[in-house]
Amino acid sequence: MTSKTSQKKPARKLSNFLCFAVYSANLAFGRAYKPILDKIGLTYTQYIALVALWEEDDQTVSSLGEKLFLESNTLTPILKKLEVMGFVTRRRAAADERQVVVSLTDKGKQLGEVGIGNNLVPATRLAPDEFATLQQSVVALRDNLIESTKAR
Amino acid sequence: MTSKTSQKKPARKLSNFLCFAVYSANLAFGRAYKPILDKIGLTYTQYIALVALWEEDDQTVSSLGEKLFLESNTLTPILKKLEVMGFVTRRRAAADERQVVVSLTDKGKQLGEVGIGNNLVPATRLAPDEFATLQQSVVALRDNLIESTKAR
DNA sequence: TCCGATTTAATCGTATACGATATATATTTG
DNA sequence: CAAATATATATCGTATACGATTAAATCGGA
Repeated sequence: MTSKTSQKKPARKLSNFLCFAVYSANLAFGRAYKPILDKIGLTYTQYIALVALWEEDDQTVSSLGEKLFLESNTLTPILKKLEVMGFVTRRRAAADERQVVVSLTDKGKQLGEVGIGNNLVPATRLAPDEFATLQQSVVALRDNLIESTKAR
Repeated sequence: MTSKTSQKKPARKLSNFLCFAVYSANLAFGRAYKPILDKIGLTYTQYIALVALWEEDDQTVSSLGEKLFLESNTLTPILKKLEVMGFVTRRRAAADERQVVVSLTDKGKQLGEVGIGNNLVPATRLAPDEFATLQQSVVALRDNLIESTKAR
């Protein structure tokens, strides 16, 4: 093989990967939320699903999936667990029996109202304006990625 | 503050959650990388582990774990798969038989040099300076979360 | 109207994450 | 030096993610 003067490739350092920054930040969020969510017996994804329902009740699985960027293969087991825990109900829609409507129970609503509130936010140690700016940037990144992935 | 007489709590909208932005951006990255990594038969985490090894070869499991924010319970199965695929070797360190040193094979090194290079980066559609700024912000967020979780 | 195509959830298999635990080796201590 | 302790990795059980497939319901066009 041709050996050039410098065989070394430009260092693809992990620390320069945006994808790794996001990946590891997501792990860090999961670990930060864990002790808080453990107290109410929810996993992170279960909690996210409830947040979506607190924002809008009585959603179909696919509607929830669009908001959470998940599909039924991931959502169905999670929603079944939330049902067993008594936070939601799942019933086929009368108008279209293919759809399953997920609704909050009183217990589920209560959890959203009084359960955890504001103390369920790990310390990001960011100033409010930094927080908002970063939030928007990450959302824009996500949407760019989805768009460019779709466009293939 | 436009507090109405209604008893509705301040909407905890999913779209305002930084954690959800990061979570969904991470999913989006995974989906953007998938078609690229499928071509070389690697999963996302396997690829990340190789990046860490291309940056520094012959690392112990715990050294890799510190860089990837993972522990042996997650890393060991991944490294075993990379070993089966012929990209790395795993051997006990002579000086300390508790440690396992992970090293790139020629095949693993080659993959880092010629395999994928620059085309293994999904389109974030961010300008270089935006990219760098966001990268640093997300890393700072991650480190803040880790620090504040540790200080529980 | 009828039947194939489409849509919606669910199921299955594989691959992470991760807490708890197990095991082997190394280090510290009495 | 031997026993207790600590460390490094591996194993196990549970919970996501997700591609592929399945099953049931609905839609649509000849």
